[in-house]
Amino acid sequence: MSATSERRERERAHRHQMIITAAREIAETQGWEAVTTRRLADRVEYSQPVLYSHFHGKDAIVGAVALDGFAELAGHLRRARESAPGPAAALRAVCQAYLRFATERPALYQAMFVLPTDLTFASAETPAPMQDCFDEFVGCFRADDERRGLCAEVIWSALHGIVVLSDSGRIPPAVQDERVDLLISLFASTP
Amino acid sequence: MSATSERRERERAHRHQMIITAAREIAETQGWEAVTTRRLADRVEYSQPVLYSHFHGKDAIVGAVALDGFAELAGHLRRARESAPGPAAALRAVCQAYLRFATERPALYQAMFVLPTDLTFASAETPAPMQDCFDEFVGCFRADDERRGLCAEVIWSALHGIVVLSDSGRIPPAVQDERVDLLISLFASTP
DNA sequence: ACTGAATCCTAGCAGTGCTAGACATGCTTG
DNA sequence: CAAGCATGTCTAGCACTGCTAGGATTCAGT
Repeated sequence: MSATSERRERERAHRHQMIITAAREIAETQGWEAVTTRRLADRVEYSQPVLYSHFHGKDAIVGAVALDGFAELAGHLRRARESAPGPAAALRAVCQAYLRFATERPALYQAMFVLPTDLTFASAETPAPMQDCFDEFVGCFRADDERRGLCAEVIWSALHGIVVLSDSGRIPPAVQDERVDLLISLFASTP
Repeated sequence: MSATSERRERERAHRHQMIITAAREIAETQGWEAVTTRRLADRVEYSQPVLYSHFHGKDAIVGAVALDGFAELAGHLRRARESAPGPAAALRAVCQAYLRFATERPALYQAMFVLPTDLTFASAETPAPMQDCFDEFVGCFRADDERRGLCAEVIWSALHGIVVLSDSGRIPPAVQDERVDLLISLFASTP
């Protein structure tokens, strides 16, 4: 491989990342409905077909942004869990970190959990950052608990439900903390 | 008001319902992405502008379908709760009824809980059928429990999370029952 | 029967995701 | 060094979306 083609590869990778960050920026400032292929092409100063030479479609772009989000969320959850004094506190810390992430980065959260993407969940080909996020929840339960996987799914589902229902105004967004407290107390008072 | 204008009013109301049921049928057979104003107009054998003389926009049509859905869901939940032998069994029955509704009528469920609509939740102007659905969850907890409203929100959120995450393939849809069992047992083992 | 009003449809706008084919650019080979 | 090939990029356009202005048509009351 020649030096020039290496440079082109590098430039291409750089542009690839440009597209992802541009999509994310537009989404975070104006919402995902404002992320159109035209606007995105404008932002990166290329034409639309260039986008499609990097991604199969818009879903793939959303998926790329989501993947970055999973990496960030995994970091937040891990730090929350590790800096907690004990197992019970760990669950609380992870839940609160999850909720904080969802409220502070709503666009990113949407890309990860509500918008259609080409990412495959709960499979062997599931990318590592996504697995990591889930594993942080699993890690909050005792290793000898056979149902820890199930517990993780349920608590994750509950948190996600709280997020989306309050985000769409279907439950009042005011008392989020109380809901999380209740949720955590439910798991705390069970063997 | 003359007899003819009364007849026209009647016909208009009939057409109104036609639009709603047509939208619902298309959604249930081909998904909501297939519900376009053109297809809908075709189905009811009128032109697109007629739709807009009945509804402010597509969101309002989705909202109308959703409202029907809330009425049906409220009925299911109420029957489930009332035919349960005791309070603990009532919660289980309501949860299972909710999940069954979501899996058997996915399009309707989407209109009610994930698509953007006209409907306003958790407010004084919230239509009765929607209030009723929520009240069925509240009714599963003891009347002297000050936090029964909060409990209802949390269990509803958890169920909704389970529904949407499994529907979008983000958690494996196989073991739904186990998740609900776990969720119920959490609430059962708390004062 | 005539006029005014209510009703409805045709045609079109501005936007969407996505792509075929023309164009220019740069690389490799004779 | 020049010819030709290949890579990369853009213009222009397709088929679709929700939505609407304005003309045509039908109907009601006088």
